[in-house]
Amino acid sequence: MPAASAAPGSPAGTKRTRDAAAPSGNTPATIRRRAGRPSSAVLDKAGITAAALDLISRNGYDGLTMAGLARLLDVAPSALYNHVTSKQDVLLLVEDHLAALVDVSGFGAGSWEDAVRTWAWSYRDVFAQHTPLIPVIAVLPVTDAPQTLAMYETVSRGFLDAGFPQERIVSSIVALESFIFGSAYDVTAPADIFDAGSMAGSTPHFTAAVQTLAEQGHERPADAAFRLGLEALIAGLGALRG
Amino acid sequence: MPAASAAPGSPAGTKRTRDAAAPSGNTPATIRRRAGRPSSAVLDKAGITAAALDLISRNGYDGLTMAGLARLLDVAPSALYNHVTSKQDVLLLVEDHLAALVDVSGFGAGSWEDAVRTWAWSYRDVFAQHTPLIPVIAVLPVTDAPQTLAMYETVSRGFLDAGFPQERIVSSIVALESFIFGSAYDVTAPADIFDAGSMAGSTPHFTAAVQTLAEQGHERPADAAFRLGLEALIAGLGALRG
DNA sequence: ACCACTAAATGAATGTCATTCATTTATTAG
DNA sequence: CTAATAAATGAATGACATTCATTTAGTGGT
Repeated sequence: MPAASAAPGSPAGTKRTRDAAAPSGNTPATIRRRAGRPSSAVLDKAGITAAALDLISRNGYDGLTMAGLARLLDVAPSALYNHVTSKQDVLLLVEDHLAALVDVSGFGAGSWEDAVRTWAWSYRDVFAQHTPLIPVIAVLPVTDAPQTLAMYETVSRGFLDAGFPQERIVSSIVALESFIFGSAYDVTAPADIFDAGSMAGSTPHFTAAVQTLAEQGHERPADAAFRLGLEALIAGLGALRG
Repeated sequence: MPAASAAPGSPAGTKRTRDAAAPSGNTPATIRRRAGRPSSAVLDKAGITAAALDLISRNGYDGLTMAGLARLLDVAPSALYNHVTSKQDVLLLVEDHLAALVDVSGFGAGSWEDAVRTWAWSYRDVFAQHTPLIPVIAVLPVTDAPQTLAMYETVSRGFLDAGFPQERIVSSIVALESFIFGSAYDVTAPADIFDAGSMAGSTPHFTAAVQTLAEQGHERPADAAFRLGLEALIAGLGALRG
């Protein structure tokens, strides 16, 4: 790699020779470390994941920027790219971390029904706090997410033990998961999402139904819908066991 | 609004007096029209929606940029902001347009079960092509989306006529919708999403289940899961009618 | 001890966006 | 005829993610 041949896209005029070497100031990690060190690296995937979760918990997913991540880790933004290939990659790390928080302890313990209930509610609750990850999961090859894969293994095992025929296990899990992801969005919906406002006059049946729910519902609407759908799925899928 | 007091944040040096008035060239809409005209406006919500759909159909949601929209409409990007307040607003227009494509014709015609089946499959199919809108819908107050609201009205009416008690109608619809949105993502998932790759050894039950599905499944996996879950929901929810 | 190798960091671009703002213009209402 | 107004312009702005040439400091081999 000869330094001679100027890279195709590089600007001709301004040379990159460190003239003035930055007016001093102390840019991020100037104190803690002079430069890279093969072992005992400041940055690694675990640290990046932790920092990302920290940022998200503070300001939500809008607060998760590569620059913010770098600042929190006391490093230049470009340094992150030695450890992850893209921001999507960071999201993936976060997703896999969260998968480990989902409660699969019911499988192998009580009934299949109870195990699914525990799993589904906890799965929904975890991702309701992280809905921006849902589009990521939906397309994420499981190979890249070991914890997620581990969750699938436990759940699959539970379905098999409960008497599900092989060929229906994946479809059943996918159906439940689809419902769970969709329901995670509901949790974040504003309370007045179904308020028809000025259009209420032209939608009497819907408006009445919304009204009744608001008056009679004890649970949060999102919880009531989730319970209803989940019990239907458990009953319907469970009926197809061998 | 006196032009005297300089706006607080405006740059001091460079005045914005049209000196040179652009070297000529013909920028976008130079020919078709000199400038704004109260009526017979070039731009309106319908036109913006149509152009947005055009862009999306060409290059997907990555292709939908305010600049691209403006180019297609032969207008400066900033002109769009006279008609929509933000890009989110454009997405909303698109969403509501799509809601009108969902098939609700079954309600009022055949059985409740068949009506739900028709509605659910068509709803899923429409939004499978537009998954980036799902996060938008989830938070969108229905007031701002008349077509979407109209869909809810028809569906609510169908549930009521089928004997559903008032207080369970909205929850039932939300449960179905959650499942539909989650399932829309599945449709777009890569075929090898469940390929455990190098981790396959540590996840025998899951891997076997995936294998079996691949060998024995006739339908697309996403369709099999959707059918399974939808039938379970229809059976489970239908059982709760009065 | 030296030295070549390499992982890891820097900081200065780049390019893509959405969005804002002061102006200008053409139509329309009074 | 004139004042008001809706609608357009184009030039900034400010976030971003991402790339690249370069520098630095440990490490392993001799």
